[in-house]
Amino acid sequence: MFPKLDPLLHSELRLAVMSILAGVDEADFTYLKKQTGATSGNLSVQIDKLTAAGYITVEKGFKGKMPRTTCKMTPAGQEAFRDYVEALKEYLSSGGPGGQRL
Amino acid sequence: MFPKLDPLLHSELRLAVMSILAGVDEADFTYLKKQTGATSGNLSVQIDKLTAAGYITVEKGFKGKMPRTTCKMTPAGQEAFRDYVEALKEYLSSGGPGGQRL
DNA sequence: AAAATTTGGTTTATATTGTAAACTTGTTTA
DNA sequence: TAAACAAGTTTACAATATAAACCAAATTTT
Repeated sequence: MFPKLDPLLHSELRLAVMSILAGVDEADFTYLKKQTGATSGNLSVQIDKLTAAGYITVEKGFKGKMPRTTCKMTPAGQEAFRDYVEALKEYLSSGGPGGQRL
Repeated sequence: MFPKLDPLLHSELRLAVMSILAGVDEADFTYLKKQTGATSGNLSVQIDKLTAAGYITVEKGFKGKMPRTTCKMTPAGQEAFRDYVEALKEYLSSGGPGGQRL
């Protein structure tokens, strides 16, 4: 009845990051930080986890002389994100008179 | 852009419990345990947290001679649940060509 | 009628996670 | 050249989730 929620995505910050990346082809660290309002440390850690899971790829380069970290969602990440959304629906749209809630 | 997700609801088991209660007026411990597949211990703890938050009420009685714990969602719980669902939408339906995902 | 099993939980301990604070490396500005 | 800023990373700590162990009463088995 209640499918398991991918723990990697069931995290506020990681979900926000994936949500952004789902819409924009690629985004750099600073942009993600601004959009999410996260601290650098937290963001860095969560990006590592998403990378380790193969959900995103990270490229490090330079923009002028400044370091620049660019993130991009992988196909596996896209699939995981879709699956997560589907799973969530099961939770949010449970039976009862209310019917579908989403 | 990304609203804060109520940490009390952003938990797999608590969300499942609330989801069930959102649809059924009331449910007892055993039923919740069966539906969620959770262990008793875990369920007990999460029910306590939802109770402490005022999201559900718990009534302890007897069904015949056996103890019986019945849970029911409060109005505050219903509101929190609705708000959580709304907040989640912001995460899941981010911009990009895909558009709304839910 | 003891002994073993089941029911319906609670308490406690542990493993995992999330988060912030501190640090690093290099750059720009005063 | 010293101070402040940019872009992160590392590390340490606090909060969470989960399971394991436990408990009391009821029921079933022998």
